[in-house]
Amino acid sequence: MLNQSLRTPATTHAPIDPSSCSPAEQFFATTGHAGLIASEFTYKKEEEIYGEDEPSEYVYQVVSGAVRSYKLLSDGRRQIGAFYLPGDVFGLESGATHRLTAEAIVDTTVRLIKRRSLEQAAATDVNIARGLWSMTAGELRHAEDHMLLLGRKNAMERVANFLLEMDRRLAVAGMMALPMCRRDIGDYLGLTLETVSRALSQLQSKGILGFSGARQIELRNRAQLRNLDA
Amino acid sequence: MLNQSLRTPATTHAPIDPSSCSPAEQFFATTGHAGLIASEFTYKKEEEIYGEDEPSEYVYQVVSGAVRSYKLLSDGRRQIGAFYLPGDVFGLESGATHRLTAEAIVDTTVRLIKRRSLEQAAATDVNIARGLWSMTAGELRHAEDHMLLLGRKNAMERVANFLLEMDRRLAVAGMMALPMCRRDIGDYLGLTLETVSRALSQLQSKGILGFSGARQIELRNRAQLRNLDA
DNA sequence: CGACGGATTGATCGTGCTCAAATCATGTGG
DNA sequence: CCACATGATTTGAGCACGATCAATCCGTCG
Repeated sequence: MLNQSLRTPATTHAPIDPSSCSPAEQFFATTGHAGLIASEFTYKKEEEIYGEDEPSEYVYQVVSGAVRSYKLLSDGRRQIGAFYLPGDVFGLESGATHRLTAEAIVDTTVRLIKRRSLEQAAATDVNIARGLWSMTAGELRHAEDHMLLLGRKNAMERVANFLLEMDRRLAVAGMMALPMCRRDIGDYLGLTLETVSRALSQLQSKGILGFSGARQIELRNRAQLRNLDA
Repeated sequence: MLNQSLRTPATTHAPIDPSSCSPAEQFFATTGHAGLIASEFTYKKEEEIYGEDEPSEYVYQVVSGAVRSYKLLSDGRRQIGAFYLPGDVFGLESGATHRLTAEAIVDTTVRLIKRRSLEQAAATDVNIARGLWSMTAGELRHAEDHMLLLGRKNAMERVANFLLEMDRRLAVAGMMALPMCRRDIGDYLGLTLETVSRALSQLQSKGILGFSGARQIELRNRAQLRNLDA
């Protein structure tokens, strides 16, 4: 088990708090009990972690940093399916290959477990098997919500939804330090970066949020934001 | 165990062919070996099978007919996440409740298994547990592909993709008998019914497809259709 | 300090939506 | 069996939202 030095750039986030225990976050804890070895690894900003259709060899948990997971069309159009933040598990596949590409958005440290050893553990330990299933089900829930957003919500509703999601997942003391650029946000929300920027400016002018740097955002009126999110 | 008479309207499809065995289709076969009892039930056209946030009590397999699964916004905007056709399994949840509503599009017969008995079987039989996980993973794969469609494809690409998907899933002798109306297709593709209709007309005028009734479609040039689907 | 990438803002354009009307298909009752 | 009613589909005209193209502005890092 490697113990990496946490080089922490401005956009990187604090390591996982063991006291916050969502199903996904508890997962790697559970695997510990099952005698599974988790090692750590660090990816540079913009580095690919795995590619679409590559064999799935590992399951990952973000320790610090942030990851984007996306699909590309042949002409370069990109749809980001999910962002993974400290504590999140990603790269778990039931089939043999990854179906999206994963990249580090900023310098990112992950804990990782061999997929093979997980499969073996699941074959004997029903709790592990249940954990794998519910983790995939959690990703499906997110995808189902996101289909509604992409298919039926307008630009402001999408951006409001994004802000509330990020607030929930990475707010510290009422502030968010977004690790991703406007283009990433656009590619997550099915919008252009300009439309994202305009929506954010509009929210600022209404006093619903405040900036201290383009990626440091403070939500000043979550209730109003929830109204804007259909 | 109810044994319903199959009243088969024009838009309904033939019952499941036991020789075609996708993972999902094999599933109910597998559960048979595990001593699980599957009963049958028939829903009328437009009838709700389960609602969003209702407790998940059963898992379903379409025997004949067709089902739409969707989410609604408060103002009535609807996003259909998936259509389920003969052989397809739906309503499987890892959590306690359904996250989408399911409705019969036409008169539909389903086979069903108590969720509780499935959970019990999964607790002892690793193969069952594996089956549950891979079924949810299959739904996730579809949702990931659909997010790319909803977020980044234009109207013609979406419609071309839809036609190829339906062709693959329900074509008989080169013909498709679509069970759903244009509004359903629109709500699946994140478009209006008018835009769907215009795209289909355009494909007809190019000779890529032929109609015999608005819902009876013959694909005349699948290669060209694949080109149109980004 | 200068250079570079990221973000904002503006002007214009175009795809798909909205509103509306006509046409077609389906099923029902006389 | 036909006439009609009803809902589904098609088609048209105009509009609006978000995309595109372009020009600053800003922040960060060498």
